[in-house]
Amino acid sequence: MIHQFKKYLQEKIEKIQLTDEQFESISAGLKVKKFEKNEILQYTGDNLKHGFFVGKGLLRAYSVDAKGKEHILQFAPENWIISDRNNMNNEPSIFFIDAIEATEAVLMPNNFMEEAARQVPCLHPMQIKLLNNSIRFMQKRINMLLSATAEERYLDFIKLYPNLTLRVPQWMIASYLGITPESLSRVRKELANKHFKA
Amino acid sequence: MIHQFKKYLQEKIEKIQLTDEQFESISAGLKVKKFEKNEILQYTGDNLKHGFFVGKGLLRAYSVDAKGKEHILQFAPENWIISDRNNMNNEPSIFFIDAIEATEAVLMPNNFMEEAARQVPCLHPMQIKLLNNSIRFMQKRINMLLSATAEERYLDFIKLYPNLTLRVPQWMIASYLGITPESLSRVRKELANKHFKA
DNA sequence: TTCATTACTTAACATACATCAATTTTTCTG
DNA sequence: CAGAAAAATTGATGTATGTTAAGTAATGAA
Repeated sequence: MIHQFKKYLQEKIEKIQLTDEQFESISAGLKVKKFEKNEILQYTGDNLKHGFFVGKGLLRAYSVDAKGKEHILQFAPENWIISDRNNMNNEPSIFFIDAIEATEAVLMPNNFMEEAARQVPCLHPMQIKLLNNSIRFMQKRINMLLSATAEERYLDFIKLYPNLTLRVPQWMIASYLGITPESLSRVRKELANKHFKA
Repeated sequence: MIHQFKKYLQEKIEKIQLTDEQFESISAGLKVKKFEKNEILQYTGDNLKHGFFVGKGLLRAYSVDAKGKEHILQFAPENWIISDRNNMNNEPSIFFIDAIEATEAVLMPNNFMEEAARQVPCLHPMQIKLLNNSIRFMQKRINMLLSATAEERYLDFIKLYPNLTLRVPQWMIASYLGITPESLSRVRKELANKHFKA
C-alpha cells in the first residue's frame, strides 16, 4: 500500500527518480488505515490533521446544505487523493468524507508535502503540480456546471470516471451532477433509447 | 505597484516578516505592464509564461464553449492574482483573460513562487496557502452552482465582490452566475421590489 | 427464505429559467 | 451633439428539470 503510494508520487514527478532512501525518509511515519463501508472519516467542522491517499476502495467528499441536501464534491477511487484544504489553515472543514466501499488509505499529514519537499527538494514541483491538477479539475467542473445539460453532464461523468458508473449508487451520481435522481433516471432511459435505435 | 505586491505577499505569510533584502532578491526581475480596456491578455491555446497580480483595474478569465457562449470563471480586481494553471505544465491554456477596465498588473513568471520559495524558504507555506485559497474558492463556487437559485447566486456574488456590482456589466455577472442576462434583470427587479415593500 | 428497507423507475404536474422578440436606456463614436 | 451600437428591460411563450407520488426492483437483516 505504501509502495503504491510511492508509485503514485513517482508518476507525478515524471522524469526525476526518487531513490529508495529518499522515499523512506519522507514516508517514515506514514500510517495506513482501513475504513468500513459507510464509515465517516471526517465531519463538517472537524479539523483533521491529514488527508487520504486511497489505495483500495472508494471515498467521497460531500457537503450538506441548509435544507439538509447533500452535494457531492468529489469521488476518490484508487490512486486519488482526497483532502480538505480548509484544514491546512486550521479552519474547520466544510465537508464530510465517507467511504462508499470498504477502503484502505494512507493518512497524509497536512504538512506531508511541505515536509517532503523540505527533505527532498526535487519534490517541490510535484507538490505544486498536485495542487494545480486539482485546480484544473475544478475549473473544468465549474465550466460544466455553467453550461451543460443533464445529459451532457452524465456523459462527461462517464468519461471522467468510467469504472465508477457501476460502483457508485445512482442517486450519488445525480448529486454530483447537480440534478435529481429522477432526472438522471430519465436521462439514462433516453440514452438507452438512442443507442437502441441507432 | 511592486510595493503593493510586496504588501500583498506580506499579508499572506502573516506573522513572518519579509525583509527588504529578501523581497528585493525575489522581485528583482518583475515587470509591470499596462493594459487597455478590452485588451486580451491571453487567448485559449496560448502558453503564457506568467500570471498576473492586478494592482489597478479589473481582469476576467473566461472560456468559450462549442456554441460560442462565454463562461466567466473569475474576476480579478485589485490585489487578486489571476493565472492559468494549465500553462504551468506547459499545456495550452483553456481560457481567455481580458481587461474589463484599463489595468496595471505585475507579471508573475510561472515559476515565480517556486523560485521565491527556493531563495526564501519561509515563503513556501505562503505558496501553498495561495493555492489552497483558490481551491477553497472554487469549492465554494461548485457548491453554489450545485444548489443555489438565480437569486441566491446573485446575492452571493454581491457579498463576495461588493464593489464589482457597478464595475462589471450585468451580462458578465449573469455569465458568471450561469444564468441569462434577462434572468438577472428579472432577479434584480424582484429584489428591488422586496426592498421597496419592506 | 421472508420481511423491511433502500434504491430505482415511471408518470402527472409544477416551475424556474431560457428563448425570442420588441422597446427603452445607456454608451460609444465621429 | 446626433446617430449608431450595445446593454438592459419587459413581456409572451417554451422547455428542461424539479416535485410529488406511486409502483417495482434490489438489497440487507433476521
